[in-house]
Amino acid sequence: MKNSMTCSPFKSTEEKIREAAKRVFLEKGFDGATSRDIADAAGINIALTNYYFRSKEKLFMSIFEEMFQLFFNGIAEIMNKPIGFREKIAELIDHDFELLKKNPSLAIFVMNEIHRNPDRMATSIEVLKKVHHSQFEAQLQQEIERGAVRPITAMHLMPLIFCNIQFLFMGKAMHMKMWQVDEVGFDAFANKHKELVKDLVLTYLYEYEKVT
Amino acid sequence: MKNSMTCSPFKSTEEKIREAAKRVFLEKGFDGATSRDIADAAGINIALTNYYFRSKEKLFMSIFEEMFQLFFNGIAEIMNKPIGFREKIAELIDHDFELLKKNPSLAIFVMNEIHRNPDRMATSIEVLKKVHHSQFEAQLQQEIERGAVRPITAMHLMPLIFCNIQFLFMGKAMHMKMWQVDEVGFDAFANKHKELVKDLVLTYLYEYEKVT
DNA sequence: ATAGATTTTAAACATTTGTTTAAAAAAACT
DNA sequence: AGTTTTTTTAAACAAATGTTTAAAATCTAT
Repeated sequence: MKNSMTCSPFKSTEEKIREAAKRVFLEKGFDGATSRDIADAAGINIALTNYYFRSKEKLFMSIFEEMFQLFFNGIAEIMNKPIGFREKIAELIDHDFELLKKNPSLAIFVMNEIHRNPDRMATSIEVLKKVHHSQFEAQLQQEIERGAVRPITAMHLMPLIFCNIQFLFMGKAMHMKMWQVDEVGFDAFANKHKELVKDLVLTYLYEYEKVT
Repeated sequence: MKNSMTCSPFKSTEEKIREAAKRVFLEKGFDGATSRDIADAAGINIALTNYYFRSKEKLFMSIFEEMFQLFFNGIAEIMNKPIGFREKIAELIDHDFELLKKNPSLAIFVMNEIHRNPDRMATSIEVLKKVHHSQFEAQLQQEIERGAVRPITAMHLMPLIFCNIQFLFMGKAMHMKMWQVDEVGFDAFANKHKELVKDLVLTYLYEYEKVT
């Protein structure tokens, strides 16, 4: 139970397993990944996965919860930042984009595992509530009341902000096939699309027929 | 090799297997579904799945291709309809919504299986090209040239149209948990959100500062 | 250095997996 | 009727799966 949170090049066995499991689970999902896949990716004996994590399910939940936090924690933090609403939305989109650029399978992984077994969210509700009860909703209400932003609920606005970016990476393979572009072509498209989405959302929110 | 396309209440064994496989694969994915799951769901002996479809992989591909067609064929048809561009976009959104309302797991299923194994798309490229080479792109270009629609490529516009609806159903479980609503509450939200998305896309496209 | 605890290993375990076999049942045909 | 073909069944198959065991290796402390 030592050396569990360092960044030294000498990783503990537990860390090696976690990192391998992260890679394998993200790529293949819970059902598609085997204990031996993970042991091989970590370069360790199979028995060690159960020695450190008791079972495949426990190891998976450990990874899933980390990914779920990664998915929502950054969002919750930005939502509570003391910055303007317009800038906040732009930053949320930029952040989501960078996060998924670094972890292209994150969105489809989280969505799929939740879809297959919604109970897996049970242990991670707090971070969802953190998003729900952030400054974001109150700030939106203020913007609406002063007539700057078109009337809309946070429940409707949040999906508009995130779905475009997440769909971009979930549908990456399909996009490349459909438009016959390679990795480089997709990256160029993705960057342009991100800016387009920012423009789309902000234009829709801020430029509307004010009825006073 | 008879009775393969009737709607009679007496289904052939092959049909029973297909329908069961459709349900099980959509619910659990390829990796999560077992041959015995499908046989049980169909109420038939295990050996029959291989008697009619040779292997689990072949049975899966048969179902996957059908779902992939279902996913894109309706879209391609609407894109080639001789109607106005504005109405076309509205109809595309309505159609996607109704399709996913009937098959809530369709979007996550197709996206996930493609993500896990992009080669599965290989046999279904034609329908992708059908979408690509539809009337939609030319019509968009006309609208842009006459100054009615903001300059944008079809490659950027199509995701805007579909991602919102598809994300809605892919994230259904998460939405219900986050906003503490039940099935009924979600349906009400979904209906409102669909109209919002139509308004969002059409407003963005048609109401902009024309520079002549 | 030695004893004790911890970590790692190879091997085995019982299930489950996709698939096949060979016989039985049903259907189709003469 | 009887014969042949098609469909269905129960049983078995090898391979793969998650997990455990018991011994070996390594580390920790006296």
